[in-house]
Amino acid sequence: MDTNGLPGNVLDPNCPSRVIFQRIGDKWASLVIQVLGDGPVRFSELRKMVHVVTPKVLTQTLRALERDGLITRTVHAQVPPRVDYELTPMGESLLQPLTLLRQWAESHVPTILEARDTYDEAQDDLLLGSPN
Amino acid sequence: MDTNGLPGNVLDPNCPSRVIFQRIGDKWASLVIQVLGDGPVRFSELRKMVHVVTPKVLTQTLRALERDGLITRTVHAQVPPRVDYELTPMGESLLQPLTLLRQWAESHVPTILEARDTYDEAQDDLLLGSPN
DNA sequence: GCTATCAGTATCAAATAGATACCTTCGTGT
DNA sequence: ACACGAAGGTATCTATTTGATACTGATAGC
Repeated sequence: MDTNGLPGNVLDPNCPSRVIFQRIGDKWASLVIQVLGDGPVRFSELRKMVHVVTPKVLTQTLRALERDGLITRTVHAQVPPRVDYELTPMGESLLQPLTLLRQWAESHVPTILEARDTYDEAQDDLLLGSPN
Repeated sequence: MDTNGLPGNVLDPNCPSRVIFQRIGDKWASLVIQVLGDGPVRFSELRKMVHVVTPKVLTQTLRALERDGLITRTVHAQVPPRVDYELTPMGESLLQPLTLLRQWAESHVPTILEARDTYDEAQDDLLLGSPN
């Protein structure tokens, strides 16, 4: 009963597509992929561009993306070390849907901020006892 | 200049678009929105459809989505209570980019699972001392 | 031999998610 | 009259994740 004729259902917790869907939506993973969209970037550069992420978490994110075949990790044998991260073709194919989502987010910022204000005011009124 | 002519930059932690981008990518929020794509759904139905989510976390998710103006919460005064959640027009506008992402995930499941196997085997070899 | 660079680990504290039990209201069954 | 069940949550406690901070190891330059 899925909506697009493909196997897989993100609503089924046993379906790998759900795991993958959630990896994409990961707080840092999606940002990293978008940064890598412009070409290979080394670890320390990534840290600066996707600020503020701690090295531990960035490493975890990168390892997970590498494991899933979305990025490659290239170690250059030099001192100090240089490690480049780069999108694989599959990683690049993710760029477009991710960009659409980012554009959606950016274009709806004002509306959402407004909705929050309205909501928060209503909550305040409830707490204070609204003047009804 | 950013890549789409809009203000906002998801890479800037001070930019609200980043917060919003990450709310969309939230583990449960994106699933809830896709479920609501077919029309209003009540709390207990949501729990069943997006299984397995605990009531506390589902409530948190729904409140956050409501606050951001992506869904509405309608309480019907009856016993036992009935509460319907429904997408707002803005919530509906998110459906399409989200669907693209889901389709991407579903169509890349086999490739990603394969990449994982390859990666994990390579890791095992490292640990065991590869037969070289 | 002191210092800096880079790509990370290690360690510990804080925030978040999850499991489980419980609450409220009222109609129905006994 | 009394308990029960339904729906939509909350309260409480624990487990997992995240994050802050300090540190490592190799080497080149001073």
